[in-house]
Amino acid sequence: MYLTWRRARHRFGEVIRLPISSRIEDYMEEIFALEISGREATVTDLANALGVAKATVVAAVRRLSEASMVSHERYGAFRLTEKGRERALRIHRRHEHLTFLFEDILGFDKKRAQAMACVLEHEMDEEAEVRIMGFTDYLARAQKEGREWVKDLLSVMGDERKLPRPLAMIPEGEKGVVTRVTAEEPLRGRLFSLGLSPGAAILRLAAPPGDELVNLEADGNEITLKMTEAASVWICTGPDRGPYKRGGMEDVPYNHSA
Amino acid sequence: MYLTWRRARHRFGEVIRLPISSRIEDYMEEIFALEISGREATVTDLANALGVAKATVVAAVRRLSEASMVSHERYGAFRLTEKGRERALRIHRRHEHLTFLFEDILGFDKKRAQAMACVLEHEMDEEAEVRIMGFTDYLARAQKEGREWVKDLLSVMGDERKLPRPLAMIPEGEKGVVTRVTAEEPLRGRLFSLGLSPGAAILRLAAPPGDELVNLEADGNEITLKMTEAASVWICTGPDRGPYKRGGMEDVPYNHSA
DNA sequence: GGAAAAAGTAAGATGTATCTAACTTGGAGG
DNA sequence: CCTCCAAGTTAGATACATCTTACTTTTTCC
Ligand SMILES: [Mn+2]
Ligand SMILES: [Mn+2]
Ligand SMILES: [Mn+2]
Ligand SMILES: [Mn+2]
Repeated sequence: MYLTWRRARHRFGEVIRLPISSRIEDYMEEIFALEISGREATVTDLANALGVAKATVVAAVRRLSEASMVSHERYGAFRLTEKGRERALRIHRRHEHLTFLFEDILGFDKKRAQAMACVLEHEMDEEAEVRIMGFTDYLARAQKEGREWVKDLLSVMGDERKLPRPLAMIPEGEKGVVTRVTAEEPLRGRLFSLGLSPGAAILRLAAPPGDELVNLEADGNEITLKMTEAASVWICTGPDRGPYKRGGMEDVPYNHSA
Repeated sequence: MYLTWRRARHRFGEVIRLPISSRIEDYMEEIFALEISGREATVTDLANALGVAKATVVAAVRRLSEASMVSHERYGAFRLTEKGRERALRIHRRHEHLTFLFEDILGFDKKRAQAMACVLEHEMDEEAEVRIMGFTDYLARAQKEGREWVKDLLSVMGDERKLPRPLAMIPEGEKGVVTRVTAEEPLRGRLFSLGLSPGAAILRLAAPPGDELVNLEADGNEITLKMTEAASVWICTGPDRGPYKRGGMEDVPYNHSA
């Protein structure tokens, strides 16, 4: 059991590097959420909140305790240290405000909003948080004031829409419309000046021999691109793709709530 | 070595559940990106792209191969199967378009945009993707057309801003302003009608005995809340918090690029 | 005050993702 | 044709997050 080994090293005063993974941050976040609502954070609470076995919580909290994020005496409740509370506050705040953005403003369903918030919260620094917060507040305010553009913005989100494929995947002879060019800047400008910008109608032509090039007609002009270039041009084809299929999210690794 | 065991079971025809984790999806995404730019996906390519050892790629691809997502004969290049290519397309498309949104539209720096896109891409279903796409396109278009509201929206994102704390963390005697109420609906309405809505000025008063309640003054009226309720009211205090500190993102578990 | 229930902890195991070090294979050049 | 090197693979190990089962401590309540 590796925890035994870890604890042994710990006891002998060895300094152990203790990275706090995003999953472990979820435990901190939950302890924080319990603390600020006036409840004590117990093993059972965390196990229920995070959907794991109690033994798993014990292991997680031991890590947090060794990292001086949580203080814990045997059979007692957990308390965040000052350092741990600071960090947990950041995570919790990001979670709450991202959820607010995704669910209350942008209209994602609750489960999706939670899932998205719960991964994004670990990938933001303070600057990103400040930016998202400004964005969210601006939208919220515009919505409350009944601005037309917010209504439009939110209503187009609900529209059905075909999803594009990279130009390289379009078969010869097929027509389509450019919906996005995701290339970095020097190339992006070049593609735009060739007529490959959102809205342009294209027709893929027979490929020249060699497998490295793509021929196509863009708004009437015949052009040739390298495959690497074509990879960043996204094309919607066919008017006949029915309503979008629901689904996806297969095999999400964790089933957590925090 | 667990791979030996897994392969053994596989050979004997046992059906093994093969969940594809978000990390494994990153490998698929990278194979896809190589394929559409006309290159072959090799062990070395993937190892470089994902920042892992070659042996790690071999293990990952074995999983993909057993899940029928990738075909691979020894010492040859990888090719996505039809099923694998469908899935990889979805991931790659989400990655590209989220990056476009975060970096090109919303102005996050490249690294942050990549990190955020690379976790979010695994938490979206097709509906979420369609919604984000509509949102992104609308913003892109409004920006190209020079709409004032987009300029304002993007400029407030760059503003400095104090970050709030839950009401429960505000010390007695401190004043502040409500910036958000993240409660669910029945409670949210009640809090709003008590005067606790964004913009309200509050002053925390001495707590009543018992540790379960919070006293405060909101726009002049004295009110009492349960701690659980107070947890969802976010308060900004003090005019004296300097420019926000940069930082965060400590201990991110993976260092991937895909 | 003691028995039963609930809460917490420990041990041992599994599955995933990763590494390094050694080994094998295929192909390019002489 | 052979050699050698780059590319690919295997073996064996570590770290983390998780589980189940069994044990210990605390709490509850008659
Ligand atoms: Mn999370
Ligand atoms: Mn969370
Ligand atoms: Mn990813
Ligand atoms: Mn990605």
